[in-house]
Amino acid sequence: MPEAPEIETIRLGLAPELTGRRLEKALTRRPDLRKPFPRDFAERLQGRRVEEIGRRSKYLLLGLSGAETLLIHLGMSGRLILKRTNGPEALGDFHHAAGGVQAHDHVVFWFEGGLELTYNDARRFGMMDLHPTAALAEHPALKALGPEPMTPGFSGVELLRRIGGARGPVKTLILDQGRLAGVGNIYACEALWRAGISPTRRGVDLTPAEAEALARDLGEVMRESVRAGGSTLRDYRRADGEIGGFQDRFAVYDREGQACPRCGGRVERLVQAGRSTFWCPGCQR
DNA sequence: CTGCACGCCTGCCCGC
DNA sequence: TGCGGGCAGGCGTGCA
Repeated sequence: MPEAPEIETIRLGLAPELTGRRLEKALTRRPDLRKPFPRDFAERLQGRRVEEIGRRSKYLLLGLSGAETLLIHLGMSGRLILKRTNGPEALGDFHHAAGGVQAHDHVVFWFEGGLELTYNDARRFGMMDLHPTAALAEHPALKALGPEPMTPGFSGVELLRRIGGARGPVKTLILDQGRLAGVGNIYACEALWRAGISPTRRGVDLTPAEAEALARDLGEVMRESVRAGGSTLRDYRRADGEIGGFQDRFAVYDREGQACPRCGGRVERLVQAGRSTFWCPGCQR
């Protein structure tokens, strides 16, 4: 679901509200998401203060007092929704949660000052973990991630270093989180369209100029999406519950059979490594 | 090593 | 209206 721009949008929404606040109580309603919550998860979180909120790839990183970081991944359908609580009686009680308990509300965090953060995830492909902040880079989910295309300065040289030698199709390669971090199916398709590169081209066949264009367009399309509040297709919501706006600007994603905005040709769908690829054969070579 | 199929889980949409 | 199949912003495993 959410790719790096959606997680970044959530981060930008949460940071001014939660930074510096004490987490008064946390509650889980089931033992696991994609994997079990860490041992004594809710108890270990209680009383910690949020020192900073960061992001790496599609992971939201809540740096907490006590030298540990809470890692949150939203999988395909995870949401983090921040609300004002219904008052002290709501604390620690799902049934007094603001707006009532919704289906698939799996975790609630109550913060000082009357803020309630709910994690909802129908498919439960998400994960949460708690890890020493000093060793964050060694966390199994983070240690093998590639560079972030949204970072200013990300270049074609860097991109070629990551995918240049590979014989697989470029679409599949840029989705590989060990090569590039944070790119998902939407932005892979959109960036390849912007760069005019066919998704079936082999990494090894990309020219330096094409790599430069793709590096630039990956960064541009993802930063544009953050400015629009991310892309909402089904589940994704910003932290304030509003939907994103970038889905209205898709050139090819989820637009099979419609006209390419650049050449007027028909957008086509193909399947690569089990995932849909949307592209325009008229202007992607 | 690499690329790919599959499973994880629920919901929604479409066609019959 | 009901039901089955296909599909979905991700990722880890296991296989050839």
